[in-house]
Amino acid sequence: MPRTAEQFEQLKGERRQALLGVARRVFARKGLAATKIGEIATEMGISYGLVYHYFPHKETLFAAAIEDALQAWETFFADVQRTPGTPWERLETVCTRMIQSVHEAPETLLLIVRALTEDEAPRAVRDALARYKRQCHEQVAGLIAEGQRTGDVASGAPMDIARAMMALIQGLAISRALDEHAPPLPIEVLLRLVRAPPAAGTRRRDPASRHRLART
Amino acid sequence: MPRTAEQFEQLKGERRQALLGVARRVFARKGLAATKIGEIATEMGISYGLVYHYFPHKETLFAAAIEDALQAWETFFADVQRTPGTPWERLETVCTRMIQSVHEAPETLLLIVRALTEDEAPRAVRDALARYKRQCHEQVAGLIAEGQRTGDVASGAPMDIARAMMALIQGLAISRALDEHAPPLPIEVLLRLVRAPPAAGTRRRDPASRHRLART
Amino acid sequence: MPRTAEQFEQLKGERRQALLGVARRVFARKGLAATKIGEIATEMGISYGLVYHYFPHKETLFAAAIEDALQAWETFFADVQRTPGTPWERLETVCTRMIQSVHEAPETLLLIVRALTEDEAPRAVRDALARYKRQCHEQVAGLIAEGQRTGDVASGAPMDIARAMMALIQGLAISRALDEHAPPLPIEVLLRLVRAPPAAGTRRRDPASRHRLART
Amino acid sequence: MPRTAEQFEQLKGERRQALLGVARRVFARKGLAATKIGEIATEMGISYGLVYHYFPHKETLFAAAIEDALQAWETFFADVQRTPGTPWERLETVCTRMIQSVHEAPETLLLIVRALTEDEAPRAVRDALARYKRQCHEQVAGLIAEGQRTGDVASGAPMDIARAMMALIQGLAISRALDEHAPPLPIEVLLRLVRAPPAAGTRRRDPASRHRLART
DNA sequence: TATGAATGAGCATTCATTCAT
DNA sequence: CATGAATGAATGCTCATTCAT
Repeated sequence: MPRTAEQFEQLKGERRQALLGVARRVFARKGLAATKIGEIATEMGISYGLVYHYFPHKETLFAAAIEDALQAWETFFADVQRTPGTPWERLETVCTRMIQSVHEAPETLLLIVRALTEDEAPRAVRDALARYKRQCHEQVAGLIAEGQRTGDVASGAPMDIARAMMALIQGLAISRALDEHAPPLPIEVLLRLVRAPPAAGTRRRDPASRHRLART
Repeated sequence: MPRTAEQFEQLKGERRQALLGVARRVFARKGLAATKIGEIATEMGISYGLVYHYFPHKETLFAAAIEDALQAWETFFADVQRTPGTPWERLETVCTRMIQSVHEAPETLLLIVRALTEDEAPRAVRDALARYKRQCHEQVAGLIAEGQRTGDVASGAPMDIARAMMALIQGLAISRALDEHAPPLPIEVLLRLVRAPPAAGTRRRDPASRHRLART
Repeated sequence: MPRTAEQFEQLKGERRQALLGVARRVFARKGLAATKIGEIATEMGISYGLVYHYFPHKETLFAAAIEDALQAWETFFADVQRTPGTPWERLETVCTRMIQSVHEAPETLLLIVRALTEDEAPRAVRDALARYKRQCHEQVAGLIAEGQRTGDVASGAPMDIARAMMALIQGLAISRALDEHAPPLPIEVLLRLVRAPPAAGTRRRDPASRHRLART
Repeated sequence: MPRTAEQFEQLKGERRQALLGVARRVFARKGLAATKIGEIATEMGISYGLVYHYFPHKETLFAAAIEDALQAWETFFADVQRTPGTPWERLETVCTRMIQSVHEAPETLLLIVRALTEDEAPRAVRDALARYKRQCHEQVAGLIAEGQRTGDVASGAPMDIARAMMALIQGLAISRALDEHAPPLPIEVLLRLVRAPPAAGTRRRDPASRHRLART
């Protein structure tokens, strides 16, 4: 009965995913040490014993939830990579979507912050986080550098600006996670970190319409 | 022997302060739940039993460490309040000192982040944090509003800009706390969140303060 | 379909026996408390749930495995009982077969040792073990007493000698179970516990059976 | 206050020893897996938590109890080594004391048997046991070989005879541990494993040492 | 004060057992 | 019959807290 077996497998996979989702939320809210497996189980509507059918240890579940959250961001950046448009347009997209993401699912970033500040994270998690961080910064810094070439982005070390943006986003995620009534930050504020000041004596038109340069 | 008693009192006060400092560091590094009283004691060079002479519970110590950390920020803002100068100058000072603070003592802000994200913080801590947050935002927003009136600060809801600045600072504190080799963020990057774009044909009061993005 | 039902019954019986065999081995190796039902199931090639079709509890399976092992020894002694020959010949046979048994299937005796040393064995097991022990000792003591009457066995309380023999055999089973390279003990060594010293100036009936200690 | 510190240390050492004694008894009775730390604590009259002040894990305590038990036997054999007298006399001493030991403190040997049959013993325990076993066998085999040279011990591979003796002793320990009313085995029965048969027309050095099968 | 032995609530984890499929 | 998901009692272990010295 391959069908049944398949279905079982699929069901198991779905359960696992659902568990990861719940775990992400709970771990984000309370952190690794303060989260009791029973809480996740209860929130999931299963017995605590069953959690161990899917993940052998609390740490494993934590790590898996992290990987899951990081995956979301890696996917996000891969998307950005493929997005067409001028550097400035793409920066706008990145900012818009990051702010949107922070507003709609702050627990994902909060969980990442938890993982970052976890003093005893296992190596695998540590490595994944380092990779994530590098990727974020390099992607954004890359866009910034391009934007500087087209004159849309203010001067300054691209990496510094990228760091600032990511720090801002992480900080926002924390605020948002703590206050569900917090309104989303206007994208314009975030964009100020990158927007080039208008060149003296020049009337800026729609900056988006400038210099549509291909990207390397 | 009033002298001896006094000395005792003073010694106790000093010890208490030292303990708070150690606790701040350890709690910042590991969080409330993951910190063992014994670790703080060891780092302090005393027995774990002695910690209970100064603070009756772990939570009490945590709360005290938080208060201590918040105090530093409240003092900081009170200073700013009293600082003379144009709004822009004061904003510059604020930014400079915040970035300096993040660079030199990131654990203070990290501890505050820990406290903010602590799901089961006691009411006292919660209130203190809310007060701190409100104060930060209001102070900075106030400066921004003033700056907008003088034309030095870009338009936009002052509170949004203040939120962004504080989020950025908190995010930086996290990064810095995790990486002791991270260089300080150039103040200019932070100032971009507030700096008004040059109005065509307008003289700015402090043109010299611009274009300080230098960092190797 | 009586045929099918019969076959089912037979299949079930065979499975049950096979399960007992596996259980005997696993329980002998790890003991009751340390054995997981899943291990037996895995070693048997079935799912752990299926074990419960044959035995309702782990303890039941353990008890059944013990009974099975004891049965083997009771059969052995019943055989001895029926074996013709002089007492001495039968003693030789007993020793030979016990040593052979220990060498070839030490897990049977090891399981019995496990059962003996099980602090919380159920009454049924306890009784069966007591019966087994009594039977062993009485059978061997009986043979020894007969042998003493024919002058082939050294003097001494038959029960003491029987105890010593059985202790030696159990001890050997332990060694053997732990070391699959251990050679079998020369029967002659075991026989020394019973062999009568040569009476001065007397011809023994079976001098050939002596002095067979050779093993390099 | 060096005195106090010393006393503390000593007290701690004594407690540790007492705990080892209790652990030896309980582990011998129930085995590693079936023993609950709480049982040992209760039998010791302390809380289960306190056990962990002396030994970090159940396995560690088990291992320490084993080492302790093995130590006793190593001391025993070291004694034998230094004992003066003919090989035969020393063999008699060994047998007497082993039987006495089995009778008075069977739990020591039973614990060793538990350790031997423990499937998942840590390496340290495994090594200690192997050392113990080798030492036992070599010591006894050495005495036997000497005895054979003086003509007091029957011929045969000394190692086989030693194995038989140790197996017998271990088997006895099990019986004795299970039945506190079991009488000690007459030493003469054990000695039969080694005693040389009287050579026709020869005077033995120590005729008096024979025929001591009496048991009260 | 200062120490660390002592206690026990609390939580992670295991695993026998049940039962829907 | 077979499977393995599901449950929860049981137990190892941790650590905040107390307290005798």
